[in-house]
Amino acid sequence: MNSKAIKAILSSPRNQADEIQALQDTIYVIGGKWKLPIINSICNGNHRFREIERSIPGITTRMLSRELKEMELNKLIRRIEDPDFPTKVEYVSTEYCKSFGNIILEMISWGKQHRKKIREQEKRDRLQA
Amino acid sequence: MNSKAIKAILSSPRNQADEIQALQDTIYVIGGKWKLPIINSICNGNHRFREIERSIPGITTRMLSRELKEMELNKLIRRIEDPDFPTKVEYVSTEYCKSFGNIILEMISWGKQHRKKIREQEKRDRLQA
DNA sequence: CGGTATCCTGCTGGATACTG
DNA sequence: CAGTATCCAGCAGGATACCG
Repeated sequence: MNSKAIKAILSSPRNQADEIQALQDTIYVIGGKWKLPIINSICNGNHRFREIERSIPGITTRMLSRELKEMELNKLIRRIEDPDFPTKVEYVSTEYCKSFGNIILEMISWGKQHRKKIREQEKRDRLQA
Repeated sequence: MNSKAIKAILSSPRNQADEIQALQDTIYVIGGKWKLPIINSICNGNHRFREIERSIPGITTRMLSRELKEMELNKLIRRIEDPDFPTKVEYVSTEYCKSFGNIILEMISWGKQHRKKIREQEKRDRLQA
């Protein structure tokens, strides 16, 4: 098989359709403003409800509560309640959840670059003015 | 500086706040159901409006039109109109847009793994039934 | 602390028809 | 082909108050 044939397979319509589908699936699972920040927060060592809440600017108790429930159903996190002390609850990420690690790291990296770019643009604008 | 100190800096609240912020920025820019699929489609060689439209299952002309406009404003893509033949338009991705490459690849990869996992789960369920 | 309950708004997105 | 125009629904998400 020559390189042209390999490229033809790699970029075949069927393959492209699969990739678009996979991309849309992922967007469906982690869509919205909060799921990735929540996962990131829990993986960063925040396990209590208020702790997670405080670590994510802008989120409300209502949204956090809803998202945690949905993510528990989807096996992305586990909710652990202390039987002796019902007001003590911990959220931990599952192995499955950790498979988002690369996506989150790439997005953090992109966001940092983006800020940098914006700042440099503002600097140029000030010098020009 | 010992490794403990390094770790303290790496996981300091300030640093965590920066990362959450970067993550939220990125989610803001590429949020919604369509922007990443559109970028992916264009980078995969689809440049004409109908071509992009056909390549993304579920998208409507209205959403594609809106998203393309917004992405052009944000310098993620460029719109090139043929002066001699106004019904011929091409969309191309900018260098900046390509910086989403890693995120998209990671998400495609995750989506494929996810499908596989779902299929295997269904298989187990059938065997058990 | 760890959440629910209400109420409300706006935006995302869908359906369909139409235009140059 | 490359879009606009209208109209509309639903739900993501926000504000606030309250509960055990």
